[in-house]
Amino acid sequence: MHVFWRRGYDGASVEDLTRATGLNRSSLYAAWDDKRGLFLAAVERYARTRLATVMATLEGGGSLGEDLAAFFEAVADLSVTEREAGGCLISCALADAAGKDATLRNELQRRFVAMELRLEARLARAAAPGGDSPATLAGLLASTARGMMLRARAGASREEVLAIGRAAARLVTEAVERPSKT
Amino acid sequence: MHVFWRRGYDGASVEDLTRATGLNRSSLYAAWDDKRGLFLAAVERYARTRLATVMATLEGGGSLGEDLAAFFEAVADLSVTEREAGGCLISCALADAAGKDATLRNELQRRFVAMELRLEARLARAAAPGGDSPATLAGLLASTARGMMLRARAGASREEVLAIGRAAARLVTEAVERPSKT
DNA sequence: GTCGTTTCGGAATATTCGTTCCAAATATTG
DNA sequence: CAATATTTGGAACGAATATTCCGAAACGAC
Repeated sequence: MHVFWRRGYDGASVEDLTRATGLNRSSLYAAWDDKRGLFLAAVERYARTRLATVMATLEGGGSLGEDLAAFFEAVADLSVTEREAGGCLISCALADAAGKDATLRNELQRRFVAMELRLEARLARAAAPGGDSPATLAGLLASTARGMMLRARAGASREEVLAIGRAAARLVTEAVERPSKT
Repeated sequence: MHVFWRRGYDGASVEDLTRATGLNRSSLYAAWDDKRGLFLAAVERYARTRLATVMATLEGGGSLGEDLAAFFEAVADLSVTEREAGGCLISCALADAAGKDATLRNELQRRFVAMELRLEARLARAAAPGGDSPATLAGLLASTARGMMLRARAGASREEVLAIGRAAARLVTEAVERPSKT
């Protein structure tokens, strides 16, 4: 997983992957069919480990504002781990690889939608009627989180990224709790 | 430019590039030194043409809310041109390529900072004291725009992306005009 | 210990890529 | 027209890639 994370899909050679997994070439091709299969497995593990801790913040039991603040703090943390490449395995490596392969593009969409649905569900629990729909606000939160990941990849520090996240959490919370427009 | 846009940095073969530019291999290597030089030239042209129209919306002469709405409308438009790959040459192709090369990583940072400074300048013209700093809000707007680009790459329609942008424009405008916290 | 099965390491293959080179074609200049 | 410079198309090169293959080593069961 870390090899793909650091170097991206194309950048990770099978040579690197055998060294990192401990498995040798033959076993690797036996376990997954090809490099793409291994990559998808890495994405799955990334989602189950790293992203799960991010998403878990949404069920933190606090108010919407508290949960969103915790969410973006987790995003900021994740954005600066694996510093050498920076960013998110999905928003960077998978988003890149999506350009060449329909399977990977579908995977990217699946992962994006999954996150947005989680956010939407959390928002729906707190939404007052009127204002933007939970779906739109969930898309906004998810887009912001992904933009933060990209920004970290371009060299922003945890603090800079975190400031953005805190602002997003506050603005969206206010929008939900006191919608201003029809 | 379009070849890199559609296929990304690695995905674009020199073969494709000669066909697209009309120039042949030799002339191409004479004009720029190598593939990376040509790519940087493509990024420059992309910034001077496509991004310039996006950034110009910020000097539209309207209120902050109107200008930001126009800004995100331009972002949404850009996110769905070159449909085959989708997204933004900088947020997708350059952000990807940044993983392998320090020069490209610096270029990504330069481009990101440039956009944020433009946004910050526009916000500063309208900011009431208190609340989040124009720099942070500019980072938020830029991150959102980049997230929208990524989302379009994963298959979202212009309308879905636009809804996110409209929400972001409204929320930030309200935050600037009537800051709620200290 | 010996056989059968599974793992291992690395050589071999075929393809693709960026880049260089060269000779023919074309344009430019006197 | 002749001489020289520039551009062109494509072959050639070297490095890197994903994938396949095969003999050897390791291991477990009896």
